[in-house]
Amino acid sequence: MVQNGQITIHDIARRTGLSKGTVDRVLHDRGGVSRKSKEKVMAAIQELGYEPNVYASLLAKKEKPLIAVLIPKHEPDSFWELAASGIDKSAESIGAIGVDTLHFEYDQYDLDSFRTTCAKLLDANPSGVVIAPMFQEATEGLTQELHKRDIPYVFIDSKPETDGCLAYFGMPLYKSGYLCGDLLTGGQPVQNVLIVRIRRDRYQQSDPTINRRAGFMDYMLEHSPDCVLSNVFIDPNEPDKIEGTLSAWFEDHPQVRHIVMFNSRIHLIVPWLESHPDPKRRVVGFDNLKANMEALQRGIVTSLIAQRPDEQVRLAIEALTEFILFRKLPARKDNYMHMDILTRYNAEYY
Amino acid sequence: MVQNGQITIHDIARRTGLSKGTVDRVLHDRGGVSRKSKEKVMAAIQELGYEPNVYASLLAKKEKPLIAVLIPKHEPDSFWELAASGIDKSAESIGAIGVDTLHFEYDQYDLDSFRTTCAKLLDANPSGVVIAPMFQEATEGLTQELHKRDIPYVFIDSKPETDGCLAYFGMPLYKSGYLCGDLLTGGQPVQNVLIVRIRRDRYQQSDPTINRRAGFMDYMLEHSPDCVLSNVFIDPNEPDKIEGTLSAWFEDHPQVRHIVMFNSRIHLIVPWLESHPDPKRRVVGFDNLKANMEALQRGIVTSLIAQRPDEQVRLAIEALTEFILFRKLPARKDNYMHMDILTRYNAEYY
DNA sequence: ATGAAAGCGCTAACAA
DNA sequence: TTGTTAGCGCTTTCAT
Repeated sequence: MVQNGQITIHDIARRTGLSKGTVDRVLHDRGGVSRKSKEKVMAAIQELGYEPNVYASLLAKKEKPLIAVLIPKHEPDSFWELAASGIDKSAESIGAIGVDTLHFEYDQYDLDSFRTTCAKLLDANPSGVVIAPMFQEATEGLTQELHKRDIPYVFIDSKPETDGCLAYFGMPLYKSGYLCGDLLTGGQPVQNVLIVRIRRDRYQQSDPTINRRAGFMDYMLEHSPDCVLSNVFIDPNEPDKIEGTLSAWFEDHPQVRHIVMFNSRIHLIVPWLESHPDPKRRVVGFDNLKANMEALQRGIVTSLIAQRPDEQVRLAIEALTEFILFRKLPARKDNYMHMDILTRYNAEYY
Repeated sequence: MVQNGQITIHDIARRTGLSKGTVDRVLHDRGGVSRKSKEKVMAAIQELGYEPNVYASLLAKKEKPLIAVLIPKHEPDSFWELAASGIDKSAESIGAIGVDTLHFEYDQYDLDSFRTTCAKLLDANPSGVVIAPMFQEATEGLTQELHKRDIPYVFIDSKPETDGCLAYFGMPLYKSGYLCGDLLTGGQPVQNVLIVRIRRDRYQQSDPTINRRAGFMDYMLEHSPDCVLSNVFIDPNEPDKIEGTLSAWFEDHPQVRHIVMFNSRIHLIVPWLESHPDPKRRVVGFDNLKANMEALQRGIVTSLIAQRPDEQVRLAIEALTEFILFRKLPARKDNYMHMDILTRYNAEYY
């Protein structure tokens, strides 16, 4: 432990001939202070090098800030489950320093669910919000209200065009597609690639993988201009049909041995891959879902590109906490996160 | 903000008919309390579910915990510089919650320097210590003293056989060598590999890359049993001679196009690589030093294996902080960190 | 062995 | 606009 020759508000009160109350007022910009006094206090703070004592402050306030997290409801072993677990992890560590967190989860296919969840969130009157946005317009409604109430918020995963958020944390989608091209081909030109895609039945649903696909296409154009890219659609709601679909397709294209999916569901085609082994096949997918990781470690999937959703959430919550407790702005507003390349040889400790 | 219905020592004092002072005594095992009282207090704590308020405690104590970090002195753009920057980053964020950090840096080639630095560290009387150990025996001397004083410590990077630390954070060295084999060969058998090594002039200096080399060898044995592995030694203190050494060697082995180094100095051979371009060459090294990253992005180096030294340090400091402030033990004692695969396509946001 | 009381530095309600 | 004051929950000293 270390001795403490701290400068306190008392010191700066004496120095300025004002009272602790006034000092506190300028410290927190609460208004009701004359220009002169304010300046004197500011000067004294500078000169004396005053630093607030967090413990005393938190103790005196006897309330904890609440951070609300708005994310899609998650099925087991989905991308959002990983994110949710990240929330709980950071909740624990910042809970220690006196901040509460609360999940608000909505059905990502249901606009109404999003709306009512937003309302609940606002009712909780949080000190800060982490948002994983899915519905452009409705999100704007939310952020406008947050602005009005002067509640800071950060986006994770994706970000609407509108601004005003404290920060954004997410993967560079286009680049992740580009990287994906390199991993799939191993840097060598290839003749054929199969892209397995999810049939989206609800229209109006924005496809978050569009940019990723674009990045992939550009990579292929530049490095394998003659490559034939084929698409096959599968339906995650009918897992039994997937094997049939793939078998039928491969009957006509037996020479194709490069397979890629741009969402987190590469595990859906693992059963087919396992029953049709091919040592020279390369398969690349995204995200470290349990099922994906298992396939990776068994050698069924060649590589995964992942982004530590828990890390993303942690950074988001941390940025928010620092702002709420200490009014500290994050170093950067847009934070593009590193893309992790996972293979069977480095998956173990991820 | 959220209301706070905390149980305080006052509550448990009333409940037991004793005073706050006595409650505090049993809370901290300070003695001078009768068996009976102690039992009553313990019971009340259980029943009421009392949890101490860290802020109040820290405030009343008027001292801040100090975390000391013991690492090798760093030249610019070295591995330990990255680690040091990690310290400063986490220092900032935990500084916010009221913990100080202090660097203690020693000459990693000088045992005496290590000893005197340890002494200084102990003089500072820290509440916790992060240690990057280089000298087995002397480290043991330090940890014994820390034990005596009941000061918790965690190891980073590598760990002595001895135990008693709160936690360890580091890269799995053997596995990193194995992974390195896969990246260098691209999973295909190869005929020749050149291993570039550093001439170590000071003997007695343990080589931290031994395990890594072992992992690499095993990979090659299993996947490229006929591969010829050659070694060339270079001296970082005589950078001018490196190009000559390599040129001479490659004169005799023009067919070799797989090159690897097991330490963080792959940048040393970049000048030679650049002046002797070969599009089919594969070069793999370790650690995200600036010079290495530049070579990666320019396509001179194929892959780097990195470990976010700053992250390692952050986790170490975090674990220590949680223990010091809240007596919370880390979830795992041995924490093997993920090995990041860096290529020119994902290096940008690392 | 136990209690009483004075603070730690800050906040917030109230008074002036 | 400013000052005063009563805590926040805990530690510590001094009595008893």
